[in-house]
Amino acid sequence: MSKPPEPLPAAPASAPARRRGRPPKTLADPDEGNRRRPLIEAAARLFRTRGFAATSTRDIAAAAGMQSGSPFYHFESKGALLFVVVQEGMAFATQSQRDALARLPDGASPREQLKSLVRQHFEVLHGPRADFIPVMLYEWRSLSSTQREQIAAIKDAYEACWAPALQALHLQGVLKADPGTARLFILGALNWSVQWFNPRGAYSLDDLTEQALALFLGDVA
Amino acid sequence: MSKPPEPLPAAPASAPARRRGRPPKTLADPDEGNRRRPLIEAAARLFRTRGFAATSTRDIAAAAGMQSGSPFYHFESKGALLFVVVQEGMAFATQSQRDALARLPDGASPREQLKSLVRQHFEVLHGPRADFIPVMLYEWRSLSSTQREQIAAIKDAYEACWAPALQALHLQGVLKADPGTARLFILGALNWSVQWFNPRGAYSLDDLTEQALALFLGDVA
DNA sequence: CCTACCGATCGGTAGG
DNA sequence: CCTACCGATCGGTAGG
Repeated sequence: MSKPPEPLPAAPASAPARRRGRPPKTLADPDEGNRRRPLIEAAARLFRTRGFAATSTRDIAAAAGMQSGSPFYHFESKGALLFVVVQEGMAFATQSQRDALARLPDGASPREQLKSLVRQHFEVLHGPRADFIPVMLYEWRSLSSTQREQIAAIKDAYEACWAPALQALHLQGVLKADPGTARLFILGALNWSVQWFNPRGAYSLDDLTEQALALFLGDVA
Repeated sequence: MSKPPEPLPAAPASAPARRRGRPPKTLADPDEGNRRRPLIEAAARLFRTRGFAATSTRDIAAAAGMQSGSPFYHFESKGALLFVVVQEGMAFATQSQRDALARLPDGASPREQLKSLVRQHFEVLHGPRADFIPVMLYEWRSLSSTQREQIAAIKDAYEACWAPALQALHLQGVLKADPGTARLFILGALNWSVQWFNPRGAYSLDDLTEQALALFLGDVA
């Protein structure tokens, strides 16, 4: 799974010689990104499957084809790596949500809005970037308080996008529960699918979406 | 911290792991339980708040007023302590469910059955024994495969008790979703409340139950 | 149940 | 980014 470390005999003359000390912090470094990338991907996968505390930085390094000390050239600490994973997860989720809402026709009904939100949320949880958001969901307590505050702001904005549709459905009389509590229950029901959903099982994400709508809105498929 | 525990020999759930020292005085030593008890309570609380991997056996010992090596007089390993916590959690949940169903009047409607199940599940999640079941929910992956099998059997039985009510509601046309999927979503919605419910907040567990029923059955409070 | 300890492993760093 | 290493901490044990 992990490739043997590349000898790399010639010095990368074009790359800025980043001696020691401070690893780059910005995501937008075109050169560094190439080596940061496998570390982030490996960390996301391992944090998701084993949990943050049970994953060693050596595990991550090995999975990225590096030696044990190398992650600390790119990241200040193990916690910084967690933060980047969670940050990327939220960035992806937010973008996915924006796209989903933009794809909706102009006069889309609240029901169609909710369906679209549910479907894209399942995509975030179980799609190709599925290692990232579940890390946030299940490793929240492993973030420092400073990190938590930053992520909470993004997360609140993400969840706030559900309010209009739920409010409208409540006013229509379709959704009987208080919209705020309904949102918590609905997101919980979806998030929990991380524990049991099998992508190779009988149900597709479209099926799951239909079932969820049927449960929450008394809808028929 | 290290990797999740590899398969451990099945924990001797109720008997102390006494390798040396005094022989057991009696089979059901009432004194023995007194010293195991604070360890189990401390472990449940710490495993819940910090997670299994991030909790050291020294933390547990200190919280129970003991020295660092003492937990291993009572339990074979850290993993055995986790198993006991999860086991006690499931025993409590199962008993709570039995009681709730027994309290129902003879001709209770499926809706009343579901309401009772939801209410007792909230009690298990947020009541006085709330440190135990959430440990199972969120530390499932820290159990060895042997431990998981044993707990899974109990958990499956617990969840199976929801089927009759959901099936009946589906046949009534009140519950439109497939009963099996509905159960997964419903339990997920409830379980996720561990992440956000504040017992000192504005909502009581009765309020939460009403809201949940309203969401799932289109019920009005 | 405590004291004293062990080997393993951890996050992280110095220097190149 | 690797090599070589450090101090801290971990789960667990011997012996009383």
